[in-house]
Amino acid sequence: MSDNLASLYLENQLCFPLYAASRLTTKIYTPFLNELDITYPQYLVLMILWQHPEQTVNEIGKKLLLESNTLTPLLKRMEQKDLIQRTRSKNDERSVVVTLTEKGFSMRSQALSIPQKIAKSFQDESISKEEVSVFKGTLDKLLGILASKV
Amino acid sequence: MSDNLASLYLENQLCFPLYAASRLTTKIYTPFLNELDITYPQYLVLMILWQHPEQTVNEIGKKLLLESNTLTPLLKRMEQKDLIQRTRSKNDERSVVVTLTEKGFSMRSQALSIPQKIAKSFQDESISKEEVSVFKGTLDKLLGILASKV
DNA sequence: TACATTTGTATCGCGAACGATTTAATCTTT
DNA sequence: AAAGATTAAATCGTTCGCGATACAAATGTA
Repeated sequence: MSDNLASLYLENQLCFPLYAASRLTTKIYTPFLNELDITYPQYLVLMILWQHPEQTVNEIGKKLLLESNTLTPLLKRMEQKDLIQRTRSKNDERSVVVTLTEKGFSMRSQALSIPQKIAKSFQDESISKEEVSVFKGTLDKLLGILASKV
Repeated sequence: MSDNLASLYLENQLCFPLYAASRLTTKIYTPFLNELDITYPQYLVLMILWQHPEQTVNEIGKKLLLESNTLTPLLKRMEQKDLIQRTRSKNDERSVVVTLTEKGFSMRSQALSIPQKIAKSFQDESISKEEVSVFKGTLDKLLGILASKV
């Protein structure tokens, strides 16, 4: 009975800390990304493109788990900043191919220092590297489960 | 060198799965919350108030790690739906006290079944309860670290 | 008592997220 | 080849999240 009520306590939930941690980590990125004049989701798109510099909206969406109604305006903003180009595919005119511009590509060198800086923010004497590593393992597994259910 | 570039790969990052898992869990909540005609952040506010049915905007913000520029419009929407009341405190007229309405209070009984349903979505043969429990422990610890740094 | 500072909310503008719907292109089936 | 189904983007409307800013009430201080 009281167990039942306790299930509605914030501190007993898994989803709230996930939600809050996500917001706070984005917040930690913000000052570094501000220097590059990009947002966190825009940074994710750039990371995707730095690995494969030519991908369709669909492919980007599958990797980031985002749909076109989110990506299209996001990519348009990136195009306005001259980070990417958007062109209809000639093979299949339904698809839009996103490619990096010179500016978008060269931004990678400026971004190289970011992961280290972020890692420092996560560092703390109360948490070991092993614990973070195990955590990431479970998180990736969990994300896989969630992605398969949505 | 290649280590350096690899640090910018999506699959090596901790923040992306955190961000994606947060969005997907919210998505899993959505159909259940739609039945109650509330959103996930609104559900969080209700959970806070079910524990202590009278709290200031400030207190709610500290628990959810949200600021007034997010909470004020959110609470106003909840007021419009007759879930809560907002009144200026008499002790300190700068503060706004949020209280549950009858409707907001009675919604708890309908919400009681949600945590179980969500737990089922997280259940999977590839992940044990112990692993989830360890995961939540690290997540809470991590959230504490992040909250102290922001 | 004056004046400065802090605190608690609120307003504004922008960039996501996302459900629902639309449009156009391509594929399938007959 | 025409009709119908599927797919890829885009559009629209609502709700968050948050930086910057405003403002009044409360508090601290000379």
